[in-house]
Amino acid sequence: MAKAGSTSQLQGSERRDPEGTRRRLVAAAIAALREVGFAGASAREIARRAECNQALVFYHFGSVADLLVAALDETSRVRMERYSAAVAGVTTLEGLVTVGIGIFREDLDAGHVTVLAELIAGASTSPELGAAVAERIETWRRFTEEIARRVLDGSPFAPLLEPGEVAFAVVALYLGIELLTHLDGDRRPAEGLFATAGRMAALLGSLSGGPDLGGVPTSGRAEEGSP
Amino acid sequence: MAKAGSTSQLQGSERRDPEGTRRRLVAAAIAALREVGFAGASAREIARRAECNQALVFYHFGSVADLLVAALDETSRVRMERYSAAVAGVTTLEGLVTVGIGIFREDLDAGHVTVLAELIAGASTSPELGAAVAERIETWRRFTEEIARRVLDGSPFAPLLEPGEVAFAVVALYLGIELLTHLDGDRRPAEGLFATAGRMAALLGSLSGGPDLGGVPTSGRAEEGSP
DNA sequence: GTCTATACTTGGATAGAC
DNA sequence: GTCTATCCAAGTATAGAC
Repeated sequence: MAKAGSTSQLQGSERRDPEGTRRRLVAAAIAALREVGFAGASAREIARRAECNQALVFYHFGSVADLLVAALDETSRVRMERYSAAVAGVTTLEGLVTVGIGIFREDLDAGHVTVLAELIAGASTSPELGAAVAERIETWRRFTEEIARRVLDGSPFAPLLEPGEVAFAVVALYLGIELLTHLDGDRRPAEGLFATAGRMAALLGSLSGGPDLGGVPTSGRAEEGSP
Repeated sequence: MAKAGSTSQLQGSERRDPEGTRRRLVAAAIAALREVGFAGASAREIARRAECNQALVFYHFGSVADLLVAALDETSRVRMERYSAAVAGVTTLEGLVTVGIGIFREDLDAGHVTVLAELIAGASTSPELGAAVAERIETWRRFTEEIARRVLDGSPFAPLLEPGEVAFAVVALYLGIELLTHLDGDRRPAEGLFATAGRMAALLGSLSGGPDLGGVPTSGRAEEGSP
């Protein structure tokens, strides 16, 4: 063993690559947000998980808040890639819900959404953090809006629902489900909800192109042949 | 002015009633959770708002966490009374959404749901707090479930939707909307969503007793005259 | 680039005067 | 019951050695 008291930091002159340290800090920040929340994600706690010194947080990121934002960017980036690949080509509501269930389980297992939820709640304490988080949320809302537009297009609901509003609702619901599920560790309510959503999607999907919805005109955007 | 340094605390032997102090502390805790979030709701911050000494938090409540739970109980109690009165007698989906919009505006103005949302997020740091918060959420979910059951009863959706699941979704959505709206201070997305919900409710409500929903059998629970 | 050491601040919690 | 004073732990951030 090395000197007593130090857990796993570097001793002497054995330098490691700075990019590796940055990445480990970001990963540690994500893990800390997931496991001990915003209030517990201190520089010391994060550095301990990254197995480096606490001062490196400030050297590499300037402040804890900036590191947390970097952590949010990283999860957002990774999840955006995953989501994009998963929903590519999906245009039916039913297919979308099926994909959504899979993604949701991933998110829950890995705690991806927890990072976002914790930062949203933590943003109450600092307005600067709030602005940064709001920007990232807007990115997700727009992403969801595009999907909603695709699925809505040609459905009898098109004249009834704004894609932007649907996206807002989906993001809010997803966030809420995450919070509740993470709270008591029981994911069965969420699973049940998704199962029901699947049934409803199948039902609603069967209405598309079929009989009209209670006398509501399917005018305008309900045509096909778009790019 | 009195002695320098003290903002508004009591000097000498002028005692105030202990119940008043307790109430002021609870009110101050609620305000702190709303305005500076869980991370900012310290004993000192709360005592400052209650215009009393920081030590009284521990004298009256034992710990900060216990005071925060007491604060959650208080908002829950007040809001439960308000909600109960508001939805009394409402049985249609459309009427419910109308009432919901009014309640939602109240909640947003006064930040009632923020208290809950902050504590949910803050619960990540302490398991004991998490259990207490989970209990209160379950109360709200059950309350919502009863309303869902009433509205669902006799509607063509009764065989499709479990009241418990609907309640879970509603609570999650409400929570998510609160978080997002509180984040950037723009309540227009939420207002738009409620407006759309009102239109959808009117549409869906017109289906009740009317034509069936796309060939789905309205069997079992869709009968009236239950206990 | 990484670590040690340290200055400074804030927060939870308790003891004791009044 | 309330306040003062205080201890101790933990956090942010910086300076400087290596």
